[in-house]
Amino acid sequence: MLQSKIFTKTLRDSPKDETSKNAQYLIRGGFVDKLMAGVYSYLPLGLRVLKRIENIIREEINAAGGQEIFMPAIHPIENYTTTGREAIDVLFHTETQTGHRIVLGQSHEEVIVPLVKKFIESYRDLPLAVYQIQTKFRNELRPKSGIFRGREFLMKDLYSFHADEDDFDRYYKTIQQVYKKIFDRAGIGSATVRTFASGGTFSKYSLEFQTITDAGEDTIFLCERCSVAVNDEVKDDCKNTCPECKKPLSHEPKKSIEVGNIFPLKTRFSDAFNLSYKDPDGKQKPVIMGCYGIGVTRLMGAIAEVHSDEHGIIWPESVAPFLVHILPLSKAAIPEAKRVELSLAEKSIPVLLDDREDKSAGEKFSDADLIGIPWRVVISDNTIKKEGIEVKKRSEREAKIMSVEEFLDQFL
RNA sequence: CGGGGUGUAGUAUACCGGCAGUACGCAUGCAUGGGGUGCAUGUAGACCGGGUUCAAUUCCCGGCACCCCGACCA
Repeated sequence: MLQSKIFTKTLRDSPKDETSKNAQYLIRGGFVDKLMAGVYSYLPLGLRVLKRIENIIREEINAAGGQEIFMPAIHPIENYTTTGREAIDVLFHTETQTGHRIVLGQSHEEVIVPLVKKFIESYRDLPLAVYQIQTKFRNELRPKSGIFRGREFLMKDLYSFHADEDDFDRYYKTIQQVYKKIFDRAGIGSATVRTFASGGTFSKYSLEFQTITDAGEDTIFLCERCSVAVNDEVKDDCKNTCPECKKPLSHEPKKSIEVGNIFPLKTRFSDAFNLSYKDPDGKQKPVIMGCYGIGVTRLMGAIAEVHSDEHGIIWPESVAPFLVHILPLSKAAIPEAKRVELSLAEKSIPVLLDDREDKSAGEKFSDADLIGIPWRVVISDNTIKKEGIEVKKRSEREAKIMSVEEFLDQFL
């Protein structure tokens, strides 16, 4: 893609109303635009990142047997009366022209349970795992930290249905592995820890996946032995010990952001909607449920927060909007840059080519650092003379002169 | 929802009870081309409503928006 064709531009100054690094860089780099507090547009560069994150999640959830669907964002209030959740404060309320009260979906238990009830009749229909990647609406009193806490945000929500607790427990463990894989692939695996937390309106306890970053809004305490943490809110319940290995927790609090969670719902919603199945003996039994969320847009913010320096974002290759950023520094370098782009295109390597002729070399370098594409290739009169290209990783300081062929070998 | 703060050009900001300034951007031209390049010319602005005053962008009140701290947090 030609950079001159991307309709967004980078900003030199940080927006005055944003203090978190993720929001500053994402806005300055032209990844997102703020419409109002907690509500953002995803622009060409940002959407590419978002889609790549979505696809990592999709691939891993599919591999775990999840079936993707897409549910409505507007829900009839009656379903919330049924579950007793009509008074949740973050629900946006509206109505149809005929006066039917409607809420905007902040989660989808009230939709998925009546939906699967139409199809689950027997133990033969279980287990079942269904998910979607969809916009959630929450009327937050105080949106904050850029895209970390929004009124509208993208979420992957997975719901599982089981004949008994044992089967649920198996899947519950499976999804923990799946989540670990997702966060590893998204590049924040080492900054993300399984965290024991309270269950909110769902259950007594829940499991969160917390990414350690100063911009986070949670406080967790790491286990000194295993890779587990405890959320501040249940630290006392755990008596300051790790729920898994029983060793003492670190005294040092860490700020973190919740990028994923897992709730054992048991029969909380199956009871409300009378979701049950016939067991092999013909007895009617309630379906055991779990639900599993990942904040997709929040994950993007967390990656930007974790992988950045004083110049901008350093996208992991797995989610980067492009893999290679080519910077021709003179008019004469542009045809050569296009030749390099072609050879990369033959290997299906996505390239952003900074063909802007009115930008100085310095500005191209600064923009490249801000946008954070993992590989930077500079082509100038200098490199043409040396019959090579200059390659630098965004995460490293040193640049190397090499041939196009040598560079391509990096991606084999 | 409690507390605090801020609203000035596209962006970031300055000053001020009496013609609103700077930088970047944008436009035009020339010069440039390895870390936000130089010069020139141009472009564009006081959140909304009320009050005080001869005069309000400035002071006061109300609203709205946004930010921060806390509370809350599928």
